[in-house]
Amino acid sequence: MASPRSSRVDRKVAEAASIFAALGDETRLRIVTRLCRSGPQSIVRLTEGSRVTRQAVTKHLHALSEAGLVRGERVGRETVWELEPRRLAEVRRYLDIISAQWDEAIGRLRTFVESPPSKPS
Amino acid sequence: MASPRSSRVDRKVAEAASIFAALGDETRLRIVTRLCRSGPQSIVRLTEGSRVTRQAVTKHLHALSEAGLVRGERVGRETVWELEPRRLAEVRRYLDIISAQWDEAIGRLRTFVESPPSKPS
DNA sequence: TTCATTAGCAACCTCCTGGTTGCCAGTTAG
DNA sequence: CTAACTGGCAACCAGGAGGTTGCTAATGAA
Repeated sequence: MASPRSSRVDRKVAEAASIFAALGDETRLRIVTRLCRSGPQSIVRLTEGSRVTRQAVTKHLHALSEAGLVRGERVGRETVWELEPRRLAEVRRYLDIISAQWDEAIGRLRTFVESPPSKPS
Repeated sequence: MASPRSSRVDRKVAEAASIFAALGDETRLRIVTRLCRSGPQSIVRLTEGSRVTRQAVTKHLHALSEAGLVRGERVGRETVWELEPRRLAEVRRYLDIISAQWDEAIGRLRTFVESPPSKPS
């Protein structure tokens, strides 16, 4: 039943890590938050109010895009970037799962402490 | 009503970003996952099966600790590290909130497209 | 006491990341 | 056509992150 040397799980972890890494930069998370709040926007609009250069914003958008968190479409002379909510959902599910596992583990630990495995002393 | 130059929100974002960043490394996420699955463990046990050195694991544990995701307690000659589930919960809530905002934004966009603001042509 | 285990600390190295500036190309408006 | 706007690309730089090795200190078992 157990996979021989992991692999499916490994890839899952790696992918989740890449998504978290994408969200793990303040500028980037701010961009994502903004896209969530105000919907699809062009680069200049995303740059307005940001403390970094347009180039920096562009770089971050590409990083987010590589993580699958965001998708850009060229319309006219501007590129409109919008969120890819499925990736966000994936990562939410990941957190839910490991949280549940933690609760389970804590439960096991508690019953273990309450009834140690045949060790009278 | 709106805060003068953000700040509360800024700090929120920064904190969330730091947590995501902590989770955004494969080795680190693997450690967290492992702590979730198997409960509190010492460093050597965490290192077993890992592809990196004990020192690396230690470093990552400290990184996770600084993000508030994990807490270590010295017991006897070993240090037992365990998860801090509240931080995980925080970040889950963050994702839930921005996801909800996205849904809202998309809703607004849709009604906007369906009834443009007085532009007949 | 003596030895094995567990962990902490420090130095070191390489590579990636976030950011900037500068320049060029496509697109739209006058 | 020309000017203004929007965006892509490349070079460059400083700093930090991940990892390793080597050594030392505390603790526990024999």
